[in-house]
Amino acid sequence: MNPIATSKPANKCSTCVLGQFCLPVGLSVEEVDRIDSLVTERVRLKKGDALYRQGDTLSAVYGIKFGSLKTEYALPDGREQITGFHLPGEMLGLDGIGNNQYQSNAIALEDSEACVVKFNEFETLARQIPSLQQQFHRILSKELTQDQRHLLSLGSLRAEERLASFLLNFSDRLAARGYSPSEYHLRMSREEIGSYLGIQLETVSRLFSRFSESGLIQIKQRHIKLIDMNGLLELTGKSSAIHCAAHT
Amino acid sequence: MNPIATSKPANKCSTCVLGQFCLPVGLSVEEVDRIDSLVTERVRLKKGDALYRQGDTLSAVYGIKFGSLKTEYALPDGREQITGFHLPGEMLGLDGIGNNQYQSNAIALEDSEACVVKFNEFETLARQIPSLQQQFHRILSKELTQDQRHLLSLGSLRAEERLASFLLNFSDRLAARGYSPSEYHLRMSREEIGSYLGIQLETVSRLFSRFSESGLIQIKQRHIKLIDMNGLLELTGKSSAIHCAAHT
DNA sequence: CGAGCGTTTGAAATCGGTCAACAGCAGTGG
DNA sequence: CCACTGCTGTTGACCGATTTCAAACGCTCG
Repeated sequence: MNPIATSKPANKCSTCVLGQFCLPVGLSVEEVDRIDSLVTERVRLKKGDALYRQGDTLSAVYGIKFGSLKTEYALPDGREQITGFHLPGEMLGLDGIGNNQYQSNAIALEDSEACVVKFNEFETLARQIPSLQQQFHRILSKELTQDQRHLLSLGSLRAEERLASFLLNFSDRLAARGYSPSEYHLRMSREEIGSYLGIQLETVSRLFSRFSESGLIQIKQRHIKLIDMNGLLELTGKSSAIHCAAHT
Repeated sequence: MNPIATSKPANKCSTCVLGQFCLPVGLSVEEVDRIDSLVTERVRLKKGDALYRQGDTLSAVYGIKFGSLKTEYALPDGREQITGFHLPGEMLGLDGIGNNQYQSNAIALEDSEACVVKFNEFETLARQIPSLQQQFHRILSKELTQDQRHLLSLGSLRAEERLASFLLNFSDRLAARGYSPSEYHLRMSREEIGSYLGIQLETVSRLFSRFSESGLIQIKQRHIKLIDMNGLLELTGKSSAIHCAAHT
């Protein structure tokens, strides 16, 4: 299935509730109008559709309007690593800027929509609007930080710690978007979670069962409720920070 | 030990052989001059010195002039993950742009020097010189791609595959800088390699011994010679790509 | 209602981790 | 010049977390 391009004059950045997560952070009304005129096109994706694929020539980067996507990085021998799950307001396609080709596949986990940001035009606008330029740099940098945290998880944490911090990370990001931090729907399969965390799907399943028995979570299919968020936090190695904070 | 700031009017970007890896890519003579006037300060580091530390306020990003550094990301419980080893021409400190604080420690693996790029002034210049802006975006994006490859390694490869691709990655990067791709000095300990690859130092040591017995490498202390680069490549999962390429 | 996928659970196998001893080399100071 | 000390690296033996293989279960959707 190929993505379907749509052009709705409605649905502008200026009225988008996701502006706070996306490019328009810190812009004046007049500046946001200029972004509006840049981002005229949107792409609708059905579950399983690719927003872009490894090797495609980059012409645009994307902002997620609604829905969720995964990005995955494939090895020629067929193995692949899911490098991220992405929520509304996040930017996609940034890894393609380096050599004008997307380095990963971006696949919709559910019906989704993305705003198309023509990259050439965007760069031009970013030179004219300092706070847009700065916001873009911040976005790229935060992406790096996110990846580094992910590296820490894969390199230094045990399976149960990885899963716990995964659940809490999702909780934070959903909360920031106004959803419940303690109860949400996982849009990805156990296998996809496992790929993201560098463990097998069976291990993910076993850990969910274990967490559930320990009273940390309730899980039914892909619907999850975090019961004891402090308990989960203690598993992640971040607990000592909280502990310190509580004592100061 | 704290880094020592130096200010040498010599040693300009315009004459730096690393320009091809660094910011000045694709700039005119006149444009490089403007970078020269921006990058007036350099920092000398002795082995073990920190260029910056997690939590320091960001005022500059850095270009490595000579030497090598590691970046590491720490958990409050003391565990830490080395997220990268960095060679001359590469930029450091980019992860601090997101919220104006460096997210990692950057530590010199040997006596090194870094060029200081005041970030505010740099952003201003980048708005005025399109190809500088574009080069900076490319650098950030390639950093993302590098991290994604690292994630693939930690998430999907077995220990021996990780080490093999680590050795080949270094080989490539050294070759690009004019050094021998098949023989080089490892500036980091077995423990640091292990941290980077998400395995224990004993495993690194055993694998070096195994590779050596198999005739893939020769290693004495930290001096390594890659004997059978194809053999190493076959371990990484990338072999099939080469194979395909050879048949087309 | 049946097919097919996703998920759970069990049992066996294994890769890599942990613990421990030792070797090698570098720097220090007598 | 040679102990002495300490750090880094190597190697062995054992252990255990996670993987692998296998079977059964239960949604979901045609």
